Amino acid sequence: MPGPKNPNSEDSTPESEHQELSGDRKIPAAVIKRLSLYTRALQNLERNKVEKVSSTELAKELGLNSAQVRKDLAYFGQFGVPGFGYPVGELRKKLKHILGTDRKINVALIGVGHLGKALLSYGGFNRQGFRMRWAFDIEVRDKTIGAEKVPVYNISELEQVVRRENIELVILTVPAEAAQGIADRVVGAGVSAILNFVPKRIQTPPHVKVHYVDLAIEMESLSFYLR
Amino acid sequence: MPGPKNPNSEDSTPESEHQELSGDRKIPAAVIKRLSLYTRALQNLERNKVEKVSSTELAKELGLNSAQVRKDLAYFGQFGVPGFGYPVGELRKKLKHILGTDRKINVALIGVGHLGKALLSYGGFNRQGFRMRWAFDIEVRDKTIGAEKVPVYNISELEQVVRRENIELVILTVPAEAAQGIADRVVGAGVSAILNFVPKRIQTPPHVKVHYVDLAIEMESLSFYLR
DNA sequence: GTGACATTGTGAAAACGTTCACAAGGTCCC
DNA sequence: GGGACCTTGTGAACGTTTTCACAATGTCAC
Ligand SMILES: NC(=O)c1ccc[n+]([C@@H]2O[C@H](COP(=O)([O-])OP(=O)(O)OC[C@H]3O[C@@H](n4cnc5c(N)ncnc54)[C@H](O)[C@@H]3O)[C@@H](O)[C@H]2O)c1
Ligand SMILES: NC(=O)c1ccc[n+]([C@@H]2O[C@H](COP(=O)([O-])OP(=O)(O)OC[C@H]3O[C@@H](n4cnc5c(N)ncnc54)[C@H](O)[C@@H]3O)[C@@H](O)[C@H]2O)c1
Repeated sequence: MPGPKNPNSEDSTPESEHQELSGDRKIPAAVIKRLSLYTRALQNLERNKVEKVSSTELAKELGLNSAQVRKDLAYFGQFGVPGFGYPVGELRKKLKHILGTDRKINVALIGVGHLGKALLSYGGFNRQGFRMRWAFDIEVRDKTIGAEKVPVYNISELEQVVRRENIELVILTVPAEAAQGIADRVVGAGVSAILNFVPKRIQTPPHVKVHYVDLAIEMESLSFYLR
Repeated sequence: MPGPKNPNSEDSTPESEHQELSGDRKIPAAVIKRLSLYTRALQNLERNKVEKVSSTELAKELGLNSAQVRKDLAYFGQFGVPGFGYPVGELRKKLKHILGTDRKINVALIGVGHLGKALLSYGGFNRQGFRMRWAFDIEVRDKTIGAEKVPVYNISELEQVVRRENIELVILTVPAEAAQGIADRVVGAGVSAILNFVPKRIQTPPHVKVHYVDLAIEMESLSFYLR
């Protein structure tokens, strides 16, 4: 048989009780973040025409322990081949499917200030499974932003556009005072994932997932280690 | 005696064995990050003329457990007063001292692109204990950036300026290919703290602390939770 | 084919971080 | 000044995450 055995063609184990994507027992949040890290590393390998990779190699590249890499992947199935490693392209595809970035997710950014403009001008997200094509501000200074000409809507149109365009994820880059109010509105319009750059904790219902990017905290905690 | 007892005026306990800042046993990184969170919450309270706060109140504001707040603070000494809580202004000052943000830390940003410009234009850092007044790029398109007119130097001047201006912390916003090379250079010039926005792990000697801000990973891991 | 080799997947152990629960100790009203 | 009340600081319990270590399993060269 040529090439490594594809661990998922046919069924290998009698009872295929791997919980796939549905039925997942609780996956630690840290595992999910590393999944995303693995995906990126695999993408780089693929670009360099590397076809297999071992947990040890992946771990080294990312500064992790190889057992951790194996354990993380084992949450989702048996992707590796003993004595061989992991097939790069295949694993990448599977991880993207698990993360849900093999489909396009519609993203809106709210608060087109300094930071908001920088994020809108960044092509990276659109390449990576996101469609970041809507921006909102309380004051529309430019009709569109960046080379991709993302239109800027008045914040009064928020709910309407979010519903119409099926926006699932929102990036918040508004002033601190506005954050909670905007969060309430987007959640009301059906959004259940928020990436919050505002240095203020927002209250949301349990089904809404909020990730914080807090630059001040990163800086200050670095300061601590300067002796 | 009017006002709450200041737990640090004179010595209260027979043996003042609190390890203060020096002699610190290992403090978990997560504790340091929360310290920074506490500082910000205390600043807000102070602005509103609140003079005392309990661990329960702080915890609620930040979405934490009150025992955790107390335990975090207890790493650094006895700041609270039983039956009263913590004196806001005083605790804020002490935490800033512990974090090292009660002095100004010189910060340089390298890679004046979309993201770099946004960060340079953000006044927040300069208000918070940092002096972010140096920028570097391989190609100097503007002499200065933002309202604060941060000068942009050619990257060839990196080592010279870092040494001369005693720059201690560097923010990296260059393309992925350039990150390791630049990291090597700034470390060689004496920098020991790096905030890396580049989605690529960099290798540094053990005394150098690197924090990563990885926006793609935040987005992708949010995607996972969209069912 | 066969056997030496490589690497996985995973229980068990270790390390780490969070929460509980309560004695100790200050507050502050009467 | 006294006593009811609050809130701290912290051991111990608990839960989570990481690392170790190795049997199981597939590879690959001959
Ligand atoms: N710029 C940075 O580098 C940086 C760094 C760390 C944190 N942040 C945080 O990110 C947020 C934005 O920062 P910034 O520097 O881009 O600020 P900014 O003032 O440049 O941008 C804020 C934008 O939000 C808009 N806005 C205000 N109220 C609004 C509302 N109710 N609805 C919609 N839009 C509204 C404003 O018109 C403005 O365009 C702030 O909370 C800031 O603390 C920024
Ligand atoms: N813009 C974003 O929103 C965003 C989001 C996530 C990650 N990032 C990451 O941040 C980094 C910067 O992103 P960007 O969008 O600002 O890119 P950009 O291309 O706009 O900016 C990069 C800047 O670095 C400069 N540069 C290139 N090589 C250099 C060198 N050797 N020394 C000094 N300067 C050099 C370039 O001249 C340019 O000005 C990238 O690694 C990107 O992946 C950016």
